[in-house]
Amino acid sequence: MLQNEKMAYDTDIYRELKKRLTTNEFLHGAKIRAEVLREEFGCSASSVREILLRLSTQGLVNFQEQRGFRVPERSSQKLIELTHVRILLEGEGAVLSIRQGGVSWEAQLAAAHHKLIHIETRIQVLDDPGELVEIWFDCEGEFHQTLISACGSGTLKQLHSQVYAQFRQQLMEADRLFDFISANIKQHAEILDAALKADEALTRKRIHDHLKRHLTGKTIAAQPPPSGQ
Amino acid sequence: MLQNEKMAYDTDIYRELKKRLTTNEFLHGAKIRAEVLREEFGCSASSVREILLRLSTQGLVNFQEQRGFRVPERSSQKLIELTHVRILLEGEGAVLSIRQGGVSWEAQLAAAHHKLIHIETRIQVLDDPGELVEIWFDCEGEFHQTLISACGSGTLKQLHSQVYAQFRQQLMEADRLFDFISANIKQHAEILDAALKADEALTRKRIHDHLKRHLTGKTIAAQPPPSGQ
DNA sequence: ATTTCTTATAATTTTGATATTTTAGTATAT
DNA sequence: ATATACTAAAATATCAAAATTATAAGAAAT
Repeated sequence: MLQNEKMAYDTDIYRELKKRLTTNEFLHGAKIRAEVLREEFGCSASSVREILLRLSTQGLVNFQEQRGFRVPERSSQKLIELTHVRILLEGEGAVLSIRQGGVSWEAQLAAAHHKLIHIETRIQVLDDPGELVEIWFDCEGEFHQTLISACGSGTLKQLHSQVYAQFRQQLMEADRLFDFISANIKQHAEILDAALKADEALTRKRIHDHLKRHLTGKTIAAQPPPSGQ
Repeated sequence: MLQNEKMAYDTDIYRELKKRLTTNEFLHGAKIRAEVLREEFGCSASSVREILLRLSTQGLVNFQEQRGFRVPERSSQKLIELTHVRILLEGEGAVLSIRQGGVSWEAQLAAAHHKLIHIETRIQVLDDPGELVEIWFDCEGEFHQTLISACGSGTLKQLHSQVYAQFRQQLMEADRLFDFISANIKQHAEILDAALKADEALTRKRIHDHLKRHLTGKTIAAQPPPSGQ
């Protein structure tokens, strides 16, 4: 049950479901049982349907007429495509932010990066990253979002956010296990560095370098046994 | 009324509404009266709501909680942003198609272009372009879609299609009046030419040149009187 | 005149129920 | 055995109406 205090409005449920979908709390490819969600959120079937349809146009849920909703399958092809588009949008957004952001943006980016390395170094020490993962995901997302936040194009930001959500959803468990964290720390720092130096080409390159490990198709672990029905 | 033969299914209504929204059959900024649509399509209020919510996540409809749906306002800023992203996505998609498309793609592109110039030259002669406009829009869309169709990334194609729909929606009446048609004919031919020559940089440049008139903020006519309530 | 409060009306959201379609299980025939 | 046809159950889609919330119009107060 949700319903901490007041109500689980439409929009709240939407956010909650989106969060679950982008943090791999559902099994990839699994059928989404509307009835279960209806019960859990204490709302009607129509509301659940409404929300799932919205998520489907965002690419976070697969919808097939007359046969319901499913969590998208994990696919190396899809991750490569998403990575490619991310590099494109994020590179462009970062360059525009460099040109237009000014000191205020630089400060915000530095702040986001500070939070990020704080959590990253903290995680690195732990045996079981456990709950910090959620926070790390949020900080990582905030850093990349801030990177393009001063680009002046709401359209670009909106598209990036959509792609980033799908990208997250495609990320495998393996990516949670942090062999790569130390590499990440360095890469994030290098992006920040290039951005603050206002070196546009270098910023683009470092965003690319940061993400390119997802372009190989080898980051995807072996497929798990078919789930759902 | 719809309902030619069988039924106006959910998906059909979605397509129909999307079409209307992208061909400026609604007034920009106007309130969308769900009750009117419900009656016209002969379906329930929930179905209309469902569809409008889906369209809102695609950026073709504005949704505000508890206060319904509106057709997005026309804004030069928005058109500039959409144009910018279109250049980005379409340029990338075209280059990838050049690399991977092969003869089959070249043939498709040539075919799409042939249809396009056919309708364009036909329109140029007429005083009142009238109904041909619809067809022209479709052909224009098909040409640009074909341009990126062999890029190998469903994600990129899907994003482009989303952006293209919003772009269309933002286009002003003026753009229907075809002072620019002859310029368009030339530009489309030049894009085709560069693509068939497999000149990646030139293709990018010509896509940019084709769209850059929308980057000035001057293609937008003066705002019409406020409509809706 | 302007603001605030009240009320009536209209619009939006959510619901519970019904109709339709798919799925899965069983039996029958090839 | 494999395929086809039938049936019951479950899932999905659609609806009409109830509940909630916003909007507009008029009355009272500053």
